[in-house]
Amino acid sequence: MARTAGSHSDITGPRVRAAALRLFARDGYAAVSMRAIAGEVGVQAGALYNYTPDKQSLLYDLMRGHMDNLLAEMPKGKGTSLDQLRDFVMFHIQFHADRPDEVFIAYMELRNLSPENFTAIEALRRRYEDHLEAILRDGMAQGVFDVADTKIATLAVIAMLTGVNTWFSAGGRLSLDEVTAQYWDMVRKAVGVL
Amino acid sequence: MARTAGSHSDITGPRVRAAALRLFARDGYAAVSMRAIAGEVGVQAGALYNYTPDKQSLLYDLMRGHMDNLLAEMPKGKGTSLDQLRDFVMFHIQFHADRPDEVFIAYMELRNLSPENFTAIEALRRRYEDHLEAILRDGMAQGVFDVADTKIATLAVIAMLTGVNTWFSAGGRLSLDEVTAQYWDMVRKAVGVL
DNA sequence: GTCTATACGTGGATAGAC
DNA sequence: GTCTATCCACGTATAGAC
Repeated sequence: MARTAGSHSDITGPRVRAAALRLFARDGYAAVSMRAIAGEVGVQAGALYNYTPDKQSLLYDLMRGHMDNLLAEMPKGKGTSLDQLRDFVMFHIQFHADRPDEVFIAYMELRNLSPENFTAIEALRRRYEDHLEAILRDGMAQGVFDVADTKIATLAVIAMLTGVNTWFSAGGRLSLDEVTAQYWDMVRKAVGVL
Repeated sequence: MARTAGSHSDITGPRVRAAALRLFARDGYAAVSMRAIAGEVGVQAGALYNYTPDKQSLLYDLMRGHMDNLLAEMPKGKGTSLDQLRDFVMFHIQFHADRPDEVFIAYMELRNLSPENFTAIEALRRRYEDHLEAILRDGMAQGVFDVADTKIATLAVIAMLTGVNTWFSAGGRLSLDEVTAQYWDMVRKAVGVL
């Protein structure tokens, strides 16, 4: 049946977050006004405050949700160290390619988080890195990998993989599968597997 | 002899750029006001307009100067392809480690450039990438390197190397020389050199 | 060259009617 | 739940005195 006129809580909330995501990614958090977000949704600025206590919470919720998804979906350890590394590389590229706006915000808007929110997001990012480093450490212990320092190798691999998002386009010269295969080849060699 | 009272054009100009560099890197272009820059220099906001036509030019001049330095100082082709790649890796890490603020701005504030300014900076960045790709292509032609696609390898290597700036600290566990040696080892292997 | 003063727009957030 | 109206702080940039 028809709802009370003007009652759209369940649909407007997600639309507010979607608009904030899109505009933050396109123009940057600092350059996006609450009025602009409201305009994108089709309401007045004051109405946004039914869905978020303030602009900062909007940013934090987007980044928090993104990091939670990342940690929830990352592959858990199955198979050999080499299998796990390959799964990680493939997951990372696919997950990030699927969410360019979230990824862009997660990297570019860290400095616009309040100190407490920054600490929380950093802890999640650190857990993701630790997961990859554990894979590299296991492989080292088994003599499968050969890197001088697992922490540095972790950061190097993640930086290299995340870089795909700065240039990849679905309609470009190479498909994402081809790109992924090439990155996997480079990562594999970089950690000392022929 | 004593200059006219209040005449500091030759010293204030560089101080304005230094203040803008520092504050843009710390807080982001959009979050830094002309008043804040003036406060850092020790003048009133209106006085800044003796040194820059507007805030946008301040950003562009910083990025432009950085890219010009990068291109002027990058190693020109000497020695074997492997030598040139090693020189490039070492140069990139050292150059970027020496200028964390400039590098941060050059990557984070691209979207705050006007369209014309963005095009100009992009062209310079592209020239830098092309230099590395030429090294990789030469090495491929000589059978020294083994990568599936030189353009992708170029972007992967640069992303990996630039990532150092996000975590390296001079007082940390490893010296920059140790870090550089490890990155060179990974890059060398990644492009197929045992 | 720098200052004070100001024009003028826009920001986040809130109050109260409907 | 959304609207209009508004508060008040702050933004860039300029004008004119010194």
